[in-house]
Amino acid sequence: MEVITLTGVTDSATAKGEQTRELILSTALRLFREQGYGKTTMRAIANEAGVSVGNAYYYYGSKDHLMQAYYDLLQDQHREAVEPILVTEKAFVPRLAGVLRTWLDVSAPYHEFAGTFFKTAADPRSPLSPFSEESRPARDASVEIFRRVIDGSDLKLAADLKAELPELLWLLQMGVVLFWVHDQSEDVRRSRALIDRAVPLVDRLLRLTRIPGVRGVTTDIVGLINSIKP
Amino acid sequence: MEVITLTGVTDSATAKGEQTRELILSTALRLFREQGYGKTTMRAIANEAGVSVGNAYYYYGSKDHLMQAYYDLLQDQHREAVEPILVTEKAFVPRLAGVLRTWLDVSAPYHEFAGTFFKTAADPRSPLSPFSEESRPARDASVEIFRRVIDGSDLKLAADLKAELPELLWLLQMGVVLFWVHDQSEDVRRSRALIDRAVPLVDRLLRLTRIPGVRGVTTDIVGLINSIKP
DNA sequence: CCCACTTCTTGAACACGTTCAACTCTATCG
DNA sequence: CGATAGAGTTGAACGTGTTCAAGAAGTGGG
Repeated sequence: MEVITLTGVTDSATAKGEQTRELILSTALRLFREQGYGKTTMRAIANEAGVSVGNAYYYYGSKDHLMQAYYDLLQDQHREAVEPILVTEKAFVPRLAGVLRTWLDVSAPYHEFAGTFFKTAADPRSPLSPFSEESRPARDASVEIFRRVIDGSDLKLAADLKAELPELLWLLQMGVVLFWVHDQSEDVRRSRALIDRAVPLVDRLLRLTRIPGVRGVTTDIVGLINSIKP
Repeated sequence: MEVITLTGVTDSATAKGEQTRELILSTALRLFREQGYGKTTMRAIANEAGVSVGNAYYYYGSKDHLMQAYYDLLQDQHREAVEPILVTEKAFVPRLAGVLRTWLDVSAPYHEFAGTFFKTAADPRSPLSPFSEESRPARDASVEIFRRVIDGSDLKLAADLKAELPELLWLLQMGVVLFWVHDQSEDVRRSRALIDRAVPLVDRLLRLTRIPGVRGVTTDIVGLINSIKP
């Protein structure tokens, strides 16, 4: 028996299992979206997917792992959605603003749910923590987007700062996400306003680093950031 | 019957209740310290305190509320411990560094436990969130410390920046706490190193704001910060 | 002293995430 | 085909945070 999975890979040995795995995940995500993470029980997921509770745990070690799986999916979507901007746009400001706005767009259906995600992610012991080793691939992929934002733009910077900047922009995105999670305005208007105002400011700040008196401090900040990395 | 409570207030009407409340809290904090937050069950707390589970819930709405109570206690200790520094020290850098280091000292016994605290605090719906309305008094008290750090120092700043700075320094402290929570080095040496390097940098950055070319950006940053406040 | 009234206390019961020993199904080999 | 190992699946059972109806203890007015 051979089945084509969603990822395009065919594997007769695990085909049945993969089908169940995907069924459980998609059911979970639907319920998370429909009634929130907290109100969705593992029993409800299993029920709705037509499997047993234990079966869900056979594929996903915990409820949090289902969230992790969602997060990976979201990140893939973001990477895809951002491609046209990175290809078309040449100026730094619209490139960065576009990438950040796209994050909001992609995550929009999961706004309520995101709070719980953030909660779990903030635990330093959780594999979902953006600083954890387990989430390094996802983080690296995200940082890579910002490296491309910079490299494909008109931005001129000192080498040391340029090397650090992708991670700094990733931190900026974390900040936007933190704000967004708390944002209760209609259509998350305030988060969009934050991006619209913050990005040009970042641009101006970066251009400031070329002023001689500012240069020294910038170097020291870069040094500090390097020193606190694990 | 009249009982003198720990807060020094006497109140015959609620004396008995207050005694139980304090018994439950102190027992909970001891167990949290001894075996961590996660491994401490509400049943264990009730057992150890010699009351029923329901009784613990009569005084503290949830396990998280016990943590909240601990956090308030911690904040009081920090406020007290910081007093000598604010009275003695006059220069900005040692004032700020002292306040931040004192936070590490006060929180040291609860380092393991802090991870869980952070996790809960990160949930925007939690009353423990540092941005929530419920924790406004605690936050205000903390911001007030940084206002005093600035006011009692030799720092000269533009009025608009000076007005915003206490909250910015509070954010800096949040950053230090975030780093500290993840810090696994012995004696949290890396967190101390972070403070030692970051504080002089902050000082230099603030002095930079007097350069004409930088001034405009500073004003805009202050404006942005004001605009994102609820 | 008694009676209503509030405050305080109890422990069984509930819903949830999670575990696990037992079972069924499936593919492969002689 | 039949046997066997592995993958997949089950649902009862456990420990947890939390709730709640019931009752006990304390308080104040008549």
